[in-house]
Amino acid sequence: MTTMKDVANRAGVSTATVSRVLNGHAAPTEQTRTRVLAAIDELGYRPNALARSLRMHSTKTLGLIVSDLLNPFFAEIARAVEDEARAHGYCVVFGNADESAEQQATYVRTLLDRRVDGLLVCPATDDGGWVAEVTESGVPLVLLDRTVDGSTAPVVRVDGTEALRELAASLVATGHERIGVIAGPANTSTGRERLDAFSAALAELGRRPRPEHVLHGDFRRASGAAAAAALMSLPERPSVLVAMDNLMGLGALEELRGRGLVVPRDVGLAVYDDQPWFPLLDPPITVIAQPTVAMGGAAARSLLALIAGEQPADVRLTARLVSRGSCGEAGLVSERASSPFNTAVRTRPTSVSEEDS
Amino acid sequence: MTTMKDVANRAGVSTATVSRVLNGHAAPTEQTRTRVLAAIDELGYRPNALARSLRMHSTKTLGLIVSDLLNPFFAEIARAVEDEARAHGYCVVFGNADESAEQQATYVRTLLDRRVDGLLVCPATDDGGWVAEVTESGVPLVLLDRTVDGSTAPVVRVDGTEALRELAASLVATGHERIGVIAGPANTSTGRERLDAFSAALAELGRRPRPEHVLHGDFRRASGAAAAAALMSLPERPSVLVAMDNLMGLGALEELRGRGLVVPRDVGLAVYDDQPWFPLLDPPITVIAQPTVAMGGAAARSLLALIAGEQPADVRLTARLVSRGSCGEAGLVSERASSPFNTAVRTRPTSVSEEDS
DNA sequence: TTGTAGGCGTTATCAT
DNA sequence: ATGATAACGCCTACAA
Repeated sequence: MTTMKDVANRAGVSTATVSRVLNGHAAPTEQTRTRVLAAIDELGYRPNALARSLRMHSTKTLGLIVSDLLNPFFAEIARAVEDEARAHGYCVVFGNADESAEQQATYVRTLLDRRVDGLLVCPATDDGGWVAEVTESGVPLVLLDRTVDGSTAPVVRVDGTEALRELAASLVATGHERIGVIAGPANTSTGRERLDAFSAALAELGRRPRPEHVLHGDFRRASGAAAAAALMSLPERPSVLVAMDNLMGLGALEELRGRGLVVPRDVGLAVYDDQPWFPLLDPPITVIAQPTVAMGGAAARSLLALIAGEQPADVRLTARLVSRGSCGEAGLVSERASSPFNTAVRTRPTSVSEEDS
Repeated sequence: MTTMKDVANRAGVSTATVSRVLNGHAAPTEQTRTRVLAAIDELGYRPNALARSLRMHSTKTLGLIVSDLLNPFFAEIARAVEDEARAHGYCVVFGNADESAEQQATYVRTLLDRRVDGLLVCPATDDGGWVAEVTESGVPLVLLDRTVDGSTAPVVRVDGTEALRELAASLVATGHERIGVIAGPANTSTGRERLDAFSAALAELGRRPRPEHVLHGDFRRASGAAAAAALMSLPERPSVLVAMDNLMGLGALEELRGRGLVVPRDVGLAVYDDQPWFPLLDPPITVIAQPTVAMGGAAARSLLALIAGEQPADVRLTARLVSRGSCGEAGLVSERASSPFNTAVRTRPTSVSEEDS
């Protein structure tokens, strides 16, 4: 590799001057400037970011740990974070915790060791053992989507209470008596909050679900299928299923399909987290949509603010019910409004060209 | 931050000794070893990976640049790469080119500057201007999914020729006369190869598609919709559409649905790239499935081999037709076999627990 | 305006 | 077995 010294020699100056030219610092004559630039060009010199970071105590890098990269919900968030970060001259390195607390802790340490300037974490579980390490290291931390025990870090999250209340009301109005819930893990804040909010909403309507109709999955596909299987094997099976995550919703759908059960005739289904393909199913799936892009953007901005020494407030976005009929409900709420909600802004135009050969 | 010097002071030894203990090097007495370890523990010392990398000329980090993180195809690949890398003690930093050549070039430079030990790239376009930079830097490079002009780097790709031939035969056998193709960009190897292979297969059967029935999209959702719209507006519209990518397939589906066209009654549809939700549609979508997990794993292994000084051969995996009836074809090929094909191996068990409160 | 020198936190080569 | 000491490649007072 060619280093700054090589450039200095080639240009007949000292490394200090090269550095100054590189960083647009004061002083260098237009003449030496061009000489240095020429040398850099001829040698194809690229500064060593490691050395620079070591010296500068800054890597211009954000660390992002998602609970599961395969979950499109997190993939979208990751993309939004990256967009925002890049716009501010930061680069993002990802870690995939795969819904595992240990793997998450490992990644936290790895990223801390690499001296990221800030850490964005979608916590896998409530366990906040790793938070202490981050605090000690002094690296700014922002929590995304889920909270964690014993942390005072800023949080960017989604409030689904109102949407779940609307869903509960809609289900009751539709005449559902037995409501099955495929909840998230009890050791995640989102897992608990969604279930609690939904249960509370039902209770207000005098319909608390039976205990055996509430199962906890792990936010992944297979657990959704297993829960659906269990629920539909009950003597008094639910008339509608509410899956608290898109992956568990997918699993539940697969299971229902496998059992030859027709939605919503045999059993209704609603899912938390919208996905582009939900409207394509027959019937289209009723969902609670979350503003993923806004979440990622807000989280990145909060972290950047923290790095800049500010004290960003928690951000609380709100989810929205998109009623599409998969619970047998009557009126479809305007579907038109749902598309822009979760659509990332694309700057480059989409091209379609005819084959000309 | 606490540094090695702090630990050395605390333990009453030199930094050299601390370093030796840390790296399990020869020499330290069991006594000093425990003293050092204790100091490390008490101080909560964590080595600075930047400094270490600067000194060691190795970051134990792989760079992965995907063309579009939002495409589940690449998300799965990314996950597989990361799994394999971690198993070998490497960490992966991602870059999202977003199907843009410039952004990709930017990321290549960024990762090179950070001195990754190896680079894995899913090229956005044929343009290989960036390859020279990588070559000069001496950083090992492996190409994934797509090839690039003027590169001699090892490539891990998928051969869809046979699957496309089977698809062509199936469509012809089903009686399709007018076959519409939503091809990928002409400036990507996969875009061209899939179209070429499919066209050739049709030609063998005496059915070359009309030029106006072949449109090029950009591997993203909106372009699939636009292409489908254009094709279905033609006076002699196709009786079946073949989308050469899952995102364009999604867009096409949305467009067809929006126009009130029923698959396969009004128009058939086949898609390149399987996704978990394709079997859930009515009818289930006929696809050409790619072994994404195997691709990611193979690519990571090739890169690791390259880093180790070996000379890995190109890897060519094969895609498979999964016929589900969305083209109006009669016999459904065994669906059973399709699931395991693209399923990532999960080591931790899936848990489903009953609500006990 | 430019050069010299010291240090960022490690590891490795010498001595001791 | 352990301790100085010199890099690794860069930035930045301080001097000139």
